[in-house]
Amino acid sequence: MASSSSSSTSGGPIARGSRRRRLVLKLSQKDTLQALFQQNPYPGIATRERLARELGIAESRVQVWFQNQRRRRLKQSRSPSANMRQDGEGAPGEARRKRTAISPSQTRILVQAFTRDRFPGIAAREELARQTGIPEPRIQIWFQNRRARHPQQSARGPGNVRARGPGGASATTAPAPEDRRAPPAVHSTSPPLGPSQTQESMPPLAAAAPLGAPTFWVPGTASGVCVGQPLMFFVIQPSPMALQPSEKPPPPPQVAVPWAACSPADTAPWQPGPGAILPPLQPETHIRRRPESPVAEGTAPLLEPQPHPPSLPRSTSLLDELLAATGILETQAPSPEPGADAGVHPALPDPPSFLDELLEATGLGSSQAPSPGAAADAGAHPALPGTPSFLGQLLEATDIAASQAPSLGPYADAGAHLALPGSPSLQDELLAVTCIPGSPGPSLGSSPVIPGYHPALPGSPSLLEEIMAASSIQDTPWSSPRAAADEEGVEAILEAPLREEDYQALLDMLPGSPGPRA
DNA sequence: CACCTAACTTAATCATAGT
DNA sequence: ACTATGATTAAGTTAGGTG
Repeated sequence: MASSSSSSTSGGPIARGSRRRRLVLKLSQKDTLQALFQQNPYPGIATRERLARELGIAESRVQVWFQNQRRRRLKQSRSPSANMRQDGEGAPGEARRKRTAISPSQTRILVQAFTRDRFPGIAAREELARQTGIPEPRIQIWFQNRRARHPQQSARGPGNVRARGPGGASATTAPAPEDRRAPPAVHSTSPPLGPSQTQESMPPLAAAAPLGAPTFWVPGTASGVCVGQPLMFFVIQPSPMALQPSEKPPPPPQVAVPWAACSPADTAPWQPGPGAILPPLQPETHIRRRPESPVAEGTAPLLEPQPHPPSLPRSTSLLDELLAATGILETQAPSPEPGADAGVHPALPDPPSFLDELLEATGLGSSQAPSPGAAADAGAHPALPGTPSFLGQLLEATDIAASQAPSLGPYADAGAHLALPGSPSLQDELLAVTCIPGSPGPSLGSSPVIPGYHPALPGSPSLLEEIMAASSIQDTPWSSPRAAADEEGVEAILEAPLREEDYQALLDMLPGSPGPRA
């Protein structure tokens, strides 16, 4: 079974798209992960997200780390007989991430992409994420499942199913050797900055953390901005107050209430022993990332012109990044083509412009958009009576995302679930949306300020501390937040790549203008 | 250059939404 | 119950960062 893959692999599927930039975990981050791993090698989504926030990395990265760690552990002790999954087993209550609902229109886009390339690289995935509004990690999973269930689908080419050879998909044509890395020159892609990295998971704001809750520093402004991938939205952060646990009844019971509402008392379900402490949390939010690189996989030129929109010479300077993040660059990019997005759509049978999709999904069109203030409220999700606010709908439909540190931050993810209107999770969505991104990420070496962690909050025990206390692991003198602080500091900015047209259209739809694009 | 390990893949399986 | 499909896991591979 498995063996098969290896050999052919060389052709590597991965080769082309280029992987996501390798994350280098800091010591303190490793310590935290390690500590938690000891307690529960099979953390559920809530724990992973929480951890992700604490560490300032994407939830998906946390998941991968646990996978690798389990493997490592296993390998080391050749005989795992003892423990494998039993331990974590009983985690009733939190386990998996909620199933992500993918709408038909989103599926369409994905399928299209799939036919073009079954092994999209990070850049392509991110691009898809932007287009669909689905978090990149979910897209990655989607492709995995798709490959497994649709061997060769499009291939009409009789004959072979070369499936796995990763190259199978596109490689066929090419000799391969070269594609292995990224395209040669054209966009330098990621190397320089961490381009693609954006945040996936958001660091929720820090408002008031309940006890153990980790606090995050909130980017300067009180208000966070959430940007939707395709659309740019500015959401006003519902002030922390809104989240106040005390009474704010966020109606949605099912919604995971941000830590604020949850009592820390609930501890993690899974756990065994020593008292786990992690409170359940989970505000889910998602953030989308920026249009980063273009890239493309050009491997399948056959199907399409596949315009690599990517060609945008994205400069790697921080400034550029920032601009890009804020959308400034993007929109006014001189480039003849807006490129990025356009690139992908070409293939779509009918250009499902995002806007169209949006409308379709939301089915609304007339509501008057709430003023910003209203938006804010929406954020607080006052109570979804059933009529989702325009903003809500939009957000939901677009799966808004908030992104954070544009430049370098490699983390983030979101637990997003998209849902079509009507779906019960609307509230969830809104909630998620309202969570503003908070913390910044790590990775910039230059800012001495703003630690990703709770640097100095004396009163709030960090997750690690809790764990340590509980498990008595104490190898790391982690008490000093200092370390972590080293680098982080980016402020959160949001980015929002959105096509001019869409943006425009959106504007049109907004309150005052009834007619969506002409 | 070797080693460690993040990132990625397949295959199997569990879980859930929709019928 | 059945089907479709998203999520998770194990096991193996690839490749980036470091010493």
